[in-house]
Amino acid sequence: MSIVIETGMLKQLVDKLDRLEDDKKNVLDDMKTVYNEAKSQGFDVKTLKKIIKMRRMDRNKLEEDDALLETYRNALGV
Amino acid sequence: MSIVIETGMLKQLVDKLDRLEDDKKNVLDDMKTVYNEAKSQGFDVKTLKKIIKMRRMDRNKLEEDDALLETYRNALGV
Amino acid sequence: MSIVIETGMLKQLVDKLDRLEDDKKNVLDDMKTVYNEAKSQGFDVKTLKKIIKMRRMDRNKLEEDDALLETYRNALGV
Amino acid sequence: MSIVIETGMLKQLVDKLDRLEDDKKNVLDDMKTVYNEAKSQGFDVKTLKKIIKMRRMDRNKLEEDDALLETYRNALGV
DNA sequence: ACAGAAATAAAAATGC
DNA sequence: GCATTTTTATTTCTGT
Repeated sequence: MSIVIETGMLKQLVDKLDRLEDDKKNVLDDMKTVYNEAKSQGFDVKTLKKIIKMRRMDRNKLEEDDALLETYRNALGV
Repeated sequence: MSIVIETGMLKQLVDKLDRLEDDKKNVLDDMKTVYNEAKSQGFDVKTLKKIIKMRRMDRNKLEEDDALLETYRNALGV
Repeated sequence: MSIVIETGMLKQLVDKLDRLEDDKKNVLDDMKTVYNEAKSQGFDVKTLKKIIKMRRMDRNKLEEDDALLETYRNALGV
Repeated sequence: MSIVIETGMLKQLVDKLDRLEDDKKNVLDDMKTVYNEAKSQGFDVKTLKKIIKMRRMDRNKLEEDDALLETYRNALGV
């Protein structure tokens, strides 16, 4: 049994993922900040989160409708 | 250190959960059967599953709308 | 070219599957309830789940053993 | 009794959070893509994830160590 | 039977 | 500390 690892490629991958994790952290931190500011201005965070969630669910639903249509098309071979 | 376990209660709990697992298994098996029958009648299983999923998503959306309204009510103390 | 879809059959199928999904949901909700009650009585949910899993695995194992035994018996005409 | 809602402010908040959610989604999608590419090149995704996690933990640890050192230095006026 | 995708379950982390 | 959310792990399902 032998294992060959391309260390150059691996290093590249890990660096890229690490940078993406940084991006993610930044976005998450930003959101946290916004929610905190909102709260300190008297907004109810739980409600805000629910509003956001629903907005995005609505948008998803439209995309899902399209996807279903596409599935029909494929199933019917049209 | 001492651990006291009410074995009577525990046994009761485990039995109940075990029965619920049986129920679950039965439902899952029934679904599998229906999907297999559907397939053998020429229906596309993947499409069927997507239809079901969307139907239930639509219904969930309605419930979520109500929940959001309720959240607003609570947030406003109405 | 003409495409014929048996909507009656389809509707029937979807309704049946939808009802089965309801059943499934009910069972899952029941389990959740039981686990929550168990927790509030001081039981460790994680451990409970492991116990249930093991119980059911053991039972499956026994059934498989029996099935194998039966297969041998038939093969040998015993 | 009267209820006043600053809709302008609210709308602004929701828009901003929605955009941040988009950013988040993009980053997560990118990560998924990278992991999939890595997998198709023979890398083990689970292991990759562990490596990233460890790297970041180590870095956090170092930063915390530095912060603690700084705290001491300040306390001692060094 | 097996690879890849999807679903479910379990564990961990976060916020209140 | 409890509950919700997020992440990770395992299992299941489907098409080849």
